[in-house]
Amino acid sequence: MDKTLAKGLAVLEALVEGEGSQGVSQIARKLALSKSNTHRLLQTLSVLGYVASSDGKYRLTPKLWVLGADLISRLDVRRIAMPELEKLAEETRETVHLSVLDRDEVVYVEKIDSPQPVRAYTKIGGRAPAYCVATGKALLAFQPQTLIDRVAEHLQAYTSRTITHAQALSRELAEVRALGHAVNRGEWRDELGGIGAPIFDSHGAVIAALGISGPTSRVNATAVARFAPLVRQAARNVSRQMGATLGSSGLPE
Amino acid sequence: MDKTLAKGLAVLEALVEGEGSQGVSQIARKLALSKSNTHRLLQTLSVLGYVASSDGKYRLTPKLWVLGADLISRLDVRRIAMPELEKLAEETRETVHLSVLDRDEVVYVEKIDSPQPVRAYTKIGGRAPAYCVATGKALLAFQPQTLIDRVAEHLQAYTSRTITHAQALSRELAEVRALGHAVNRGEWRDELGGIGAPIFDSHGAVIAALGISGPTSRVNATAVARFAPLVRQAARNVSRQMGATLGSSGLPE
DNA sequence: GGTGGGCGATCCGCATTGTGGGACAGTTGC
DNA sequence: GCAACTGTCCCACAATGCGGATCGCCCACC
Repeated sequence: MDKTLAKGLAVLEALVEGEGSQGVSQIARKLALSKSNTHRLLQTLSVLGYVASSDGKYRLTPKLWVLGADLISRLDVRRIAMPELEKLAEETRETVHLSVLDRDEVVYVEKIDSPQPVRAYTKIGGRAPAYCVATGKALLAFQPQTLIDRVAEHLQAYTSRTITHAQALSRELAEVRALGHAVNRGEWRDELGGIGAPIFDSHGAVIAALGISGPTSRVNATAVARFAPLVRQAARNVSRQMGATLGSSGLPE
Repeated sequence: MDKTLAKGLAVLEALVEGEGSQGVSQIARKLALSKSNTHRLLQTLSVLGYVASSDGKYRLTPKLWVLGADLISRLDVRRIAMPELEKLAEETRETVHLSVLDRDEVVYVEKIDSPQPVRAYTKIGGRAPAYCVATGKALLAFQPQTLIDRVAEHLQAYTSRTITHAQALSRELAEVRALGHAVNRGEWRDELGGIGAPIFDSHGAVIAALGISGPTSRVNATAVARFAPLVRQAARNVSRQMGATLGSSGLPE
């Protein structure tokens, strides 16, 4: 299982974690590798353009980030969803997210911050357990049962409202499928709630979810009643447009 | 020089390039690797969580992107510069960028699009030759002479106005240092101009540049005279704040 | 000014590691 | 029913990556 590759990627990850530039010994210690091994890995990464060195310290070049940015920009959803996210942000004045599923977690791919002083705080690239947040539940609800079962085996309570029983999760997801949207009432962070809806590609597979988040004080029953249709509509609009973009790759350069 | 690592990263890059999921043989052919070798690399990447497979096809997980996003978010400049970029965008009503240098190219790390219908089109993560664009020249001007010399050896003309002589570049960079800002007059794309200024960290090293871009029709001599001080001021503000943030890592989660 | 311990860089013999050909089952297209 | 693909798996061979040892350097300690 290609240990060299694993070690090399571990070095990259170590460089991402530790900010700024780091020395060979420092990285070697963190990863429990020999100094010479680490040195060679860094040299290779340097040749490949992933890291740069100056006076013995090594730091990441933007290459890794460019690679990731490229990956996401090819993810058509993001480009297509943007206008809808903006509209939703304007309508609701809450923080708006676009999320995708990675194993059993949601990853926030895009967001627009609420203009209000008290707001949900997340960062792009951030993660959360899928079964605890609105967009996550919207995504989970349409996954194969095997994945749902796997998730249901490790339900951990983050707050008093977190779903911790497999049956409860199953019921909740059924409701999501019935309603077309998911709601989170302080299940991940005590004071944070949200509404999410799934986005489908032209084949009918779920590829992402969008939603709003805000303090539970504002995202209450009345807000859910008012905003849920807007969230569903935004997701539907994106889904519809996903089907219509076959080959259009955007503006040049 | 750790060929396995190089091959593994090549596989990742190949997966980024080719959109959607790809097969083993397909990747093997593209990289001129044996099928079994490619297969093992993909398996390793799968174990490490970088790729996921379904019915024999392989695709990237968001992990790579998350890594890159993490990297950039730790780049304090971005967070600190954001408010200044917004202010600049409002003042000039042109597209605003934040760029960093990667070897001899600028990489756009952040941008705010101009509200005007005719506007500079770039994307986050996009690249341009440093010596052809405003933020690039602002960055180059403060690099070690050895790097400048290396860049000056490969001056390629993209438009009729591109700087193609090492001496001319040297003069231009001297002017950038003297004025505190750089100007691009259709040197990269014929109809695109810009103004850029360097951002320094607390040690006085250049770490990024910010600037505005727009159609040459709008970014003319008058506009340069009016906007250059604003761009310089924005960059100065960011530089000043860079020194003031030692250890403040932002809000929790 | 000496000295010890830290650093990064480099070398080289050893064996662990990754290699590619081949075999296999499954699918697609003629 | 054949042929040409695919992805997956196995295994003997040797190329590849490994780590201990060594060197030169810089900084702290006294």
